[in-house]
Amino acid sequence: MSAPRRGRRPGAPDTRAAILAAAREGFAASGFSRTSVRSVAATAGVDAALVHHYFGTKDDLFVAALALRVDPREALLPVVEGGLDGAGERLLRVFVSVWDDEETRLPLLALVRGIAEPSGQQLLRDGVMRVVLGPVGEALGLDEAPRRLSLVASQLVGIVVVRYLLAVEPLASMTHDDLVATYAPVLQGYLGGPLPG
Amino acid sequence: MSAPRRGRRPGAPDTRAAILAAAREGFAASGFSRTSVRSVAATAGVDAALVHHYFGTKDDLFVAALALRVDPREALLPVVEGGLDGAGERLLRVFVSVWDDEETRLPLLALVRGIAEPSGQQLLRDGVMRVVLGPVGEALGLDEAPRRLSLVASQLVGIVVVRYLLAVEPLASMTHDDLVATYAPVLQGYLGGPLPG
DNA sequence: GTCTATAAATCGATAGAC
DNA sequence: GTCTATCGATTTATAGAC
Repeated sequence: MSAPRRGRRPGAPDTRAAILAAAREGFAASGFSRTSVRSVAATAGVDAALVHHYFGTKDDLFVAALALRVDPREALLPVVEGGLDGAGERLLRVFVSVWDDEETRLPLLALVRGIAEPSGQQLLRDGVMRVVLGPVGEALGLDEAPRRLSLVASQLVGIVVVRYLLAVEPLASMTHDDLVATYAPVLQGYLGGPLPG
Repeated sequence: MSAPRRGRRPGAPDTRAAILAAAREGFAASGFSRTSVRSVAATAGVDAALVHHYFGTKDDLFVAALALRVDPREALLPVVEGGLDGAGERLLRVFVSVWDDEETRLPLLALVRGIAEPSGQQLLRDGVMRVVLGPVGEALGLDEAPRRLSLVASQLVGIVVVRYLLAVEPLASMTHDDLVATYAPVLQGYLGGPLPG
């Protein structure tokens, strides 16, 4: 048994928050690849090693900077594990489960609303393509992955805007099952179907 | 009885056009909320009250600003005239011709950037569903028109955001023909294919 | 002019001292 | 909790061969 702790905890000052703020600023301004861990550390006034100490890898830092309640990489595991067959449907199931949960939807909507400004656009691009779809395409071993994934993105982003942001009926009220049944063949075609050209 | 009017008419010189140009410039550069009626008036070199006199509310001004080159009902005629068969492809051809023309794209992008705020959302909803897709569904005599049209909207809006706003590659650089070939079957399915439920 | 080889700089990440 | 030192990989730039 440990004695009840008194006074100031060993915990961090505001260093962690400073790093997070610096990361958000950097990622928003310059995008993921052009924002180095070192530059984040410099902005926060700390050493680069501290960034890793608090947040792990650079990917982890980015996810933390987005302030999401779910770790996309974890949520997308079931999508990837089943292989290409039925990946469209599984992707949609994860998609609606995340977006229909208010706890996760609200931070994501905040991200989407940043679409008006260049920094928000950069964040969205990296968030959607790099953190969410990129790993999926890699794990599925897609051919022409960038092309296919940008098609998938175009449909998913459209659903986000029309269903969750603009709340256009009747799409906004469609059940999970109907939504999955409607879009699964389309996404499956984008992921694995023939491509023109 | 009023005496016959003499001298200079109350009518406008080119003031109306000047206001419209100023509005277009402001909305395209800064979006709806950050473009004040006062700033539009100032750019046009007139009084703010004149803006309201010519165009009514700020929303009206916005709509007028983006209704410049193309009349949606006119542009969509070829889509509607051919009937349901091939309507997806014809809709896409009109879509890309409008969005790949900078003259029409810039004001439309200003509209899209308004999705961050409720007023902009309302304008976008009306713009997409009532002005563009609504008449199409009506003329084609679609069954379950609202449902089908919200599906079509979800894909078109997604293309707008990913290709024209975020400029995600390779979708952003895809040729007209490839884009049409890719999305036409999907839109055709939304318009005329089977629906779950 | 084009391609290859190599040098220099930068980056992500880890281990260990204080 | 914080920093120094450092490894291994990637990228960028330069030089030289053909």
